[in-house]
Amino acid sequence: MAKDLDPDSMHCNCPVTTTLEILGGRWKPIILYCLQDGPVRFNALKRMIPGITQRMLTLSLRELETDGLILRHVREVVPPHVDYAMSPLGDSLRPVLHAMNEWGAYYRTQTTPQKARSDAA
Amino acid sequence: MAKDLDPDSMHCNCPVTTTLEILGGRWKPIILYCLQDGPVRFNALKRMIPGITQRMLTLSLRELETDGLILRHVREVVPPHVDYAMSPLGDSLRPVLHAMNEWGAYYRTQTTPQKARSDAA
DNA sequence: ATAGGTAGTATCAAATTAGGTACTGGAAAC
DNA sequence: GTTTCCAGTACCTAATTTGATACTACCTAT
Repeated sequence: MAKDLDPDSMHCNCPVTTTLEILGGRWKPIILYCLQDGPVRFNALKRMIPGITQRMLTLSLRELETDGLILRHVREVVPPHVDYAMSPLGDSLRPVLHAMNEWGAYYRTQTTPQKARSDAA
Repeated sequence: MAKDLDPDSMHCNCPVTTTLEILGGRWKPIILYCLQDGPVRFNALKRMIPGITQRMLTLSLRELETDGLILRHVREVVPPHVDYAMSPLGDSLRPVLHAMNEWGAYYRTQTTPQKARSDAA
């Protein structure tokens, strides 16, 4: 997803694009999904999301944190514990995630079970 | 945006991801936005979206069409007219786009006017 | 006769995003 | 004393997405 678009090229300056920039990417939605029910630690997330590499998890968490959607809390024990939790701003995203979830589910019912586009590709 | 993810790698099989695959990309949201108030022709879209190339417009429209969100109608006149309109399925996306629009606007009010992340990058 | 509008394609290059593998350092468990 | 867990970082490559430019073919207006 393109960050830092040239404002001049964005004639509509559409807030939808802002949302997409923040939610976009391969891993962010599932991370947010995993944090919905309370704080989760780094390696716990890694186990909850098979297929993600440490690198991608770190990068995605950093971006979510920079965008203010999640909070990172380091407990200075040994070994260090770091847990990630939804921020209030992240919480405000819930209705959006919910709408997207509903629509995605609906969309699947409306397309042929054999996944039309994947087959075409 | 990654199409055709390996289902095995998607443990949550999250509908949000489906929505993101379909809405994602640089130009799709703005195209949908432009079609909200009725059919628009190819070159009219091009003029409404400064910065888009013909190629990207064509590709984006093709994908939106393949995903069933828009309808392509060729009028066999000379020169040929092609207009693009929201399909019923595309219409069903409106609440989602609306939620994303609201949140994107809200998000902008919650972050420093100087665009924290762009500056950090 | 030349230029401009219609809706695109084709080809190549650049930018962005994602993934793979190896590595860190300290503590605890075996 | 070697391995494992913790939360990462560094480095390099692969895949995907986007962009620039040039081209098509037909018709109309000047």
